[in-house]
Amino acid sequence: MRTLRPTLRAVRHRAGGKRGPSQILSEAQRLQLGSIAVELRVRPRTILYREETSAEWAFVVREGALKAFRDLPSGKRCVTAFLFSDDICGLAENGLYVNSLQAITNAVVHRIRFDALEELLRRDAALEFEFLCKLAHELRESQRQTIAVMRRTAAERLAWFLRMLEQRQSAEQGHIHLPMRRADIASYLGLTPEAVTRGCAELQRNGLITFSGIHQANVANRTAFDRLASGA
Amino acid sequence: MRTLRPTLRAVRHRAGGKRGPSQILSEAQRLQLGSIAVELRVRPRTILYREETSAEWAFVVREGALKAFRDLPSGKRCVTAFLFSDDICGLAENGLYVNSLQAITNAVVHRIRFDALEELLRRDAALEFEFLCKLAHELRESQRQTIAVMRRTAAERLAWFLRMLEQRQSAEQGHIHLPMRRADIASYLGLTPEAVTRGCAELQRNGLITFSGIHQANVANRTAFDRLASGA
DNA sequence: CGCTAGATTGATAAAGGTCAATCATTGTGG
DNA sequence: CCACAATGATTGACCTTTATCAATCTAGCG
Repeated sequence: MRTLRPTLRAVRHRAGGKRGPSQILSEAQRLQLGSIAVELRVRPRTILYREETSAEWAFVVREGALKAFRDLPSGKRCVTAFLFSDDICGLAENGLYVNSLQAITNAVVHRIRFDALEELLRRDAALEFEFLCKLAHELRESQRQTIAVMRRTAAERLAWFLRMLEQRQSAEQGHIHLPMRRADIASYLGLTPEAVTRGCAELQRNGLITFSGIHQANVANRTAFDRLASGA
Repeated sequence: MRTLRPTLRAVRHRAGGKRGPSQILSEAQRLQLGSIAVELRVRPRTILYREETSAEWAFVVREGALKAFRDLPSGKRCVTAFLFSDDICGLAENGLYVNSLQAITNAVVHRIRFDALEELLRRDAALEFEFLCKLAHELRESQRQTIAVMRRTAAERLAWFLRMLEQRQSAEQGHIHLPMRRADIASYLGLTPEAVTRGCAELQRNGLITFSGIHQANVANRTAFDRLASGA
């Protein structure tokens, strides 16, 4: 059996070091986590878990893109997060998952039993502290999503979203890959798919972004793009 | 010097016990936290800390209501959270607070140095685990705020907001106290103060809520109110 | 008793939602 | 290899809702 080494990435709450996100686990911690993890390879559309079902596992993403979503009483489906490498998911409440997790692309994840994880964390305060940091990071990101959704225009929300994707992707600056469908972007930003389409068209019309196909965006005017994304 | 006993409240991620939020610290843990805490009494409008300033302290609310907000580049002010008893705040990134904290009413808070807190948590994995639970709780709440802000109508968002307030207040069911101004509610829900006023008027017109003064709402039709608040 | 911050009300316009039709892409089976 | 089905993206017309702006009202307070 291969040795697994899950990794977590977050911006630290303390000053010093890099300002951006960085790997927060030591090699020893990764091996320790790996020892209670199982690797899964999943195809697009695979559901890893469903909301309101018994929460047995946490997941650490190693490769690929996934979405966490919730089905609202109104029947609408709301995407609460997109997940990429070094992200964690499996948030639970009263023993039940609070959202569903579905693969968007081919993905590799590490699956970890909650009881084993809890036991490990309670034994190892240093490792636990890193999880605390990762959760704090997630909380800040969630607040930023809230703020983004409050923005007036679709173009502003889209610019913010595209920049978030760009920052998460280690690819060359200016090239942004969008693995998800328009409808997913829409329900992440509190828009309709039509509004996403029109917003993308507007960004292109104004020369901030060019699209090469549905799943590829390129920053054309960095200054204007950043200004719009920041909400200035 | 008085003995301080900060408390934290959260919904547990594991099944069993109460389904709603409960006190998550043991008596011993409260005393331990209290030993590194200082009690502050503040008047309305007092700023506890400002965003982008050096983050030295975390705060645990003991009494009163506060708001956490962020000033956006656009000049708008966005309320990211309202805080009540047993809530924690002071989220930092790169050593800087990510938002500002201001008292709405007279309030009592416990102030805890971050370095002392971190040291304590790294020594006591069990206490640290409770903080992990509290952060997970905050993350779920933040996701729910995002979803609420995505709702179409102002009345829906308001109903959700009022029910959240009701659930946090231990007062008799059906009586909801709103300590904050209309503008604060608006910027928490992604609306304008005018829309809040009109939304409140609509809730009253439709018989879901009655208002006795600006700061007091009463549930008049529980069924319809809950249905709207849930977004059905 | 007026002052002031906040709340309310009204008129208008901007923006996205909604609905329906069309286009594009992918995958399937003959 | 092509016809066809199915899903998703796009476009257009229209409508709902809130943002915006301005004026007015109200309550608390010196």
